[in-house]
Amino acid sequence: MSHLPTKHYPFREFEPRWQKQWLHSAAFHALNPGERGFDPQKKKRYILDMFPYPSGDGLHVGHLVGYTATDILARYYRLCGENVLHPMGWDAFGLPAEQYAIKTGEHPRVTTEKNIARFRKQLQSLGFSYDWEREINTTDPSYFRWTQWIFLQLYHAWYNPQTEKVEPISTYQGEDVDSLRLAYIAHTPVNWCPALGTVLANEEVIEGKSEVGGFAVERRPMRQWMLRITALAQRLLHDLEKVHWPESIKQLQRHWIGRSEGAEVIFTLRNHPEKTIVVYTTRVDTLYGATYLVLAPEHPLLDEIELSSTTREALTAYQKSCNAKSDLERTDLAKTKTGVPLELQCINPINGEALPIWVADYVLMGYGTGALMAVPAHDERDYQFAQQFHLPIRPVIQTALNSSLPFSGVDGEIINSPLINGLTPPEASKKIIHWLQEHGHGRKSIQYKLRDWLFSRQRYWGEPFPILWENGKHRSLDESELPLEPPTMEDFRPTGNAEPPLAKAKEWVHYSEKVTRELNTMPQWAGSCWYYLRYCDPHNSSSFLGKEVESYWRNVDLYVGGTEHAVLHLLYARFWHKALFDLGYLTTEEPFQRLVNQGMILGSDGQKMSKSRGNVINPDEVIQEYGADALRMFEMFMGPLEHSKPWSMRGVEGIYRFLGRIWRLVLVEQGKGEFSIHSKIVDQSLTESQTRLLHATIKKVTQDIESLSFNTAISELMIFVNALIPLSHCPLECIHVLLRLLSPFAPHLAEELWSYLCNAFPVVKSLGTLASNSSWPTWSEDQLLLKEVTYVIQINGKIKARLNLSAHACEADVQQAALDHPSLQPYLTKGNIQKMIFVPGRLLNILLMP
RNA sequence: GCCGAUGUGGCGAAAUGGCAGACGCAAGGGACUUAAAAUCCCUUUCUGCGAAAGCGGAGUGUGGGUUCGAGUCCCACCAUCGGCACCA
Repeated sequence: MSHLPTKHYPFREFEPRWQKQWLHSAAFHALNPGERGFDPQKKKRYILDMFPYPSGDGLHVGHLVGYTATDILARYYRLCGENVLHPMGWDAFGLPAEQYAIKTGEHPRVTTEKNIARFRKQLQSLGFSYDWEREINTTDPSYFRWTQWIFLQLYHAWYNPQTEKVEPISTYQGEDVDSLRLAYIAHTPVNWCPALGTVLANEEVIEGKSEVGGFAVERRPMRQWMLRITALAQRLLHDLEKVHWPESIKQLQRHWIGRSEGAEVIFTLRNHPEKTIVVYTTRVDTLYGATYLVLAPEHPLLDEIELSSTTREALTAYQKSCNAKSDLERTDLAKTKTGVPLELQCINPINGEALPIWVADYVLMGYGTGALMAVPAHDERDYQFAQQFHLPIRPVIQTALNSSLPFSGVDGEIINSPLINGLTPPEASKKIIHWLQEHGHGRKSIQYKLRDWLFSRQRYWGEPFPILWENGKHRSLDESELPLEPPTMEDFRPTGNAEPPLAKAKEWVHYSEKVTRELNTMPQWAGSCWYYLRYCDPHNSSSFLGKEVESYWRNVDLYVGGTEHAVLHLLYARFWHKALFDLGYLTTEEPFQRLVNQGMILGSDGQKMSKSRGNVINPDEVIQEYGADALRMFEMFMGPLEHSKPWSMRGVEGIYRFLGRIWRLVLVEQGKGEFSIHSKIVDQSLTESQTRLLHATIKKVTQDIESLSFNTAISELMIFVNALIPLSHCPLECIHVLLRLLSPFAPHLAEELWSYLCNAFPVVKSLGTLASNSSWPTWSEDQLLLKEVTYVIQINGKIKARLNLSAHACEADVQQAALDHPSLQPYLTKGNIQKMIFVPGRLLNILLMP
């Protein structure tokens, strides 16, 4: 398959040479305020890639789509004279490294270092213009010191519902401080994955299986660290309005946050008026239609109430069977509903009716109040359940079309409901809520699907919590004791039970005689929640981010990465950012102003690239055969950035040929491997049409880069080059403009050819000794004006002729020219002209009536 | 089921409501060469008439609509991909 094509240009020699030069001269270092040479007049621009997890497989061609796009932008804005922050780093804690380490026995620190070295080398071999002085690594103590520090800020903070802000815990006046912290301990059922030996966040469980490895996940109650992300649910939802993100991603986050407006209704037990059941409903207008209540199997009331021994037995058995079910089984929609009756009744406050109480696992403890009023006539699930257990179904909404039950819409009229008969459902809801509030039977309520973030893992390869335990109580480690490094351990495998592996480091565990350390570690997301902040000030040892630096770089202008992080990383990072904002450490409310998702690169078979399919493309091999410039440029030429598109090695070859044509346009070979400037390149003025083409090219390429339409920018460069090649005398200006336009896409080739031009033409040298450090060419609209334009002449909307007319021709001129045109006469004599539609510079449409 | 994205030649794709298919790949033909590679030139949506230059018709997932004019705007539907899914 693989053949070595004839070398069109000596990229194997010059690409590494320029990479070395850029690296050693720190050519792309962005200056911070206070640094020598910092120019406050320059516009700042922060262009960020989602940093990679340095896996053992090395870089993937899919990574490069986003990285190349941001590199083009970074290089472009630098040429435009902006101060561009374009950093790279490593998201190196996490499960895969640890799983690999367990498999091979090699310590994760060693494999991580190896993988990072490989990734760094690969990225450098693509000529990306990262500021390597800002490289960060989430597993570096000088980095995770501040991850732990931020955790402590959350631990020492609470959400004040009065001010609607995150505040230091010291502003809280009440007793139970620990129950309010943003980082808190909870004993709740969690997603336990026996195969991985750890718990997982809801977001890391896909269809009942672990996202990493695809292992079965079960529910079990455990003591865990949680982050109170739900406190900020409303702001996380609302502030999506403020960012320039793809609508689909915003929509995903909105769904994930899942705000719903409704009411809580209080039902009292019939024979125990002191006991109540609070239900949450979004359809309080159907309150008269409630025919029974349902509690989640985990509902706390179930442990408090007295039941007959047979009912208690049935309940216990049912609870057990629910517990044993995996999440997958429990959320399987196809299955028939299950439940047990409690032989208890409660009173509907609106009409005093006694309703039976059931327990069923279609009610989730984690949402709302863990209890619902069932209105089978107007809810799909309640209807199913009622049918199955022969419970009464009472319609309370009359629809115009007499729709069949269950009817869950809101177009209709309330019936069978004394207080609200004749109202529309929305009107009825308002009235009922008012009534409930007035009589103390309930209130308006807003619920979110979003749950608090399960933040601890029973693994070794993560940030240890800066938390100590004494007599069953937790307290924080002093900030001066950070970083808290994990112990050096030979055996870091999961213990096989719920105890974290750090428990095996007996010495490390004991902080003092009576005080032990927290044994859990943070999840992989911790480090990536704030890395974009650290890039701004990566070497600061007294703060996670200096004030002056923060007020300069502020937040990310453009963030490019895959859709897979839509609800995990992107939501978590926004949460931390907002908390840090409230606590006064940041001056922006959102971390990422603009977000773009690059599409996937599929195998040449159109399938997702995977080892098992054998359609994976290794970028190293592509670079070896065609060079970095060809690889970069092909990935951009394939199609729109956001689209998924299949790989084509022939396509790379096409780009490679194009770059070769540019090489031969500028240089001729004098003997083997010796090149000199082509004699046809002359410093002469441009013809009118050349000027127009030059300016049109500059305009199109500039605008396409700014709108991230790299594929059409490259097409335009091709059109330009195709026009230059046949010229017997090629004006120098065309060439030096071409190279500058090319330099963000194919930086090595542009740099190499630029150096030849510099030696031969002082004019070029005066523009900059490096293409990457010259300036972006500008265009003038005046130069784009045509003397003559082609008018399309249509008759009844069909094109019948094309006329070349002066650009100054007015409507009457064009009409006259069309009516006089000989080839149109046969048509014109066939009917009367009704109307003529004129589009200046473009077309004339003559409407004829026969 | 709900939400979102996409649908244009053999393929990747391009088109502020105004010449559909730019640019590239693949394919075919030619030049150069002893030959090949590389390079350069030409053809290439489908289709009817024509020896040819040329002349005509259809065409952007399907069906409607708005408009002088629709790939582009509106409505309905179909297909593919991605996400969510007993959230009361």
